[in-house]
Amino acid sequence: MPELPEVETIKNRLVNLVVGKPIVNIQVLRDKSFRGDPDKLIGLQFIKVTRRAKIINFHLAQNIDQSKNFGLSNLLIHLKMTGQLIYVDENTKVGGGHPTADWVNDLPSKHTRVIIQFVDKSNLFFNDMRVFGWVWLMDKDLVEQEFSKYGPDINDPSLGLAYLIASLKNRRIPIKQAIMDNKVIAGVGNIYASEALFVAGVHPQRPANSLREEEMSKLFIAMQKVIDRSIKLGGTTFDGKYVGVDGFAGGFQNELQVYGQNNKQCPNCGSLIKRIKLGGRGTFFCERCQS
DNA sequence: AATTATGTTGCGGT
DNA sequence: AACCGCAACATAAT
Repeated sequence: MPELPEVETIKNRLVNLVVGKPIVNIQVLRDKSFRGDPDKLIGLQFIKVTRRAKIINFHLAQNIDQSKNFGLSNLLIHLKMTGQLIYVDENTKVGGGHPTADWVNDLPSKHTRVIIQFVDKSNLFFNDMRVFGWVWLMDKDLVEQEFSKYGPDINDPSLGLAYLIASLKNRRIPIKQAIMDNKVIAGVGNIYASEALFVAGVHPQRPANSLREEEMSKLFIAMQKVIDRSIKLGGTTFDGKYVGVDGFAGGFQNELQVYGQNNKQCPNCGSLIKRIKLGGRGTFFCERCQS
């Protein structure tokens, strides 16, 4: 479910909640959701939480007890389509009557796949309805191998327009599919691809290598802008699927211009937003504003 | 009741 | 290489 802004939001909040707390227990309620030996996490603690592409990277401190040091350095979590990470502190129940967050007090739910319990009795719940996501305990080499599959993050400050142009010069697939290809750039999913193409005024079906440099530049800036704005608002929530670590919704859904807006008026010109299927994914755009 | 949709990615085939 | 379609799985909506 989440794209870069949602994962970034979760990561930023988790840093302050889980770092420095020894793990006292871990429950794996669905085997497929956990890769590696969960018991080897017990006694360890996270020293840092970062994000790469749509993956959250929990950096582990080495176990002081050498006999229990297995060289496992990182716990990676990919939320895929429906993953959630919900942090519940025993003392401070969250929600407080808020309609989108009360369910947090009733975890684990039937979609909870993994529970990490910390020394202070707080719990991190990994919920994942469709079970595409994973929690993966691994060593440094595997981390590198995993991340090497991705192109640079769209919000990487060192990423430049020249890279994007070079990577797409031989690609004839529709530009929307191209910017959603993680090997080209990482972090842009179905929502933000539609939104950025609208902002840039580029039709989603244009062959990637048919964009003029100016169009490519507009699109590049639009992607960064849309992603940045969504991070500021805590991501996009609808149908309650994506939520923050406290169970609350994000705010970018209120600023969506085309995604999910089919048959509504284009905020720009008033004509009706169209919806097509592109590469198997719902795609929203304005025929008049995007060419 | 069957079909279709869903915010992701990986695979196997052309 | 690039591209395409489908697969993993669960549920809600038409």
